[in-house]
Amino acid sequence: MAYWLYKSEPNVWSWEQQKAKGAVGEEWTGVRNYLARNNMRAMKIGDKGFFYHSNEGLEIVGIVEVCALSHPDSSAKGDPKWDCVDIRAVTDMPKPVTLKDVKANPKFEKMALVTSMRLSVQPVTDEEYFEICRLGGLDNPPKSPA
DNA sequence: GCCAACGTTGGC
DNA sequence: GCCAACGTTGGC
Repeated sequence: MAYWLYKSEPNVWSWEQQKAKGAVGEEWTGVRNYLARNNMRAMKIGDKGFFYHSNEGLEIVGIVEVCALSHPDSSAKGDPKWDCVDIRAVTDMPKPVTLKDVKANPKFEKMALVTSMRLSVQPVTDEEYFEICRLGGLDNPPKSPA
């Protein structure tokens, strides 16, 4: 099982826009960082992840899942270095979990959101995933495939 | 708008 | 292959 976290600036691509794409989902284009790309290459269909608003909001606002495996990033103009997955919205976070909440909780001190602040696609551990879902008011969090 | 963190680039 | 310069990200 693997869980992830995707950062997006809401004035560029917001959770509302992501939800509007429905089950079709959308390519997570524009990642130009090797670590983040490698994370996407490691993803499997159905892997769940958090959708985080950076710059404005600074909170985890929903849960998405991978609906297409890593493929060439269509925004990379044929540059084979850059790949991305497609993701679709699964559910809102009933109570968005803020960066402040995460930083204030010792359970999350090792979380990439705290330690690797600038990484735009991050791994999330099972423990972190379920704890954040709990704080966010999600009683039955969707799980990644085993 | 500022600035710290950090990844990338390029000269040597 | 090292490392300084530079650009970008993102919290504040």
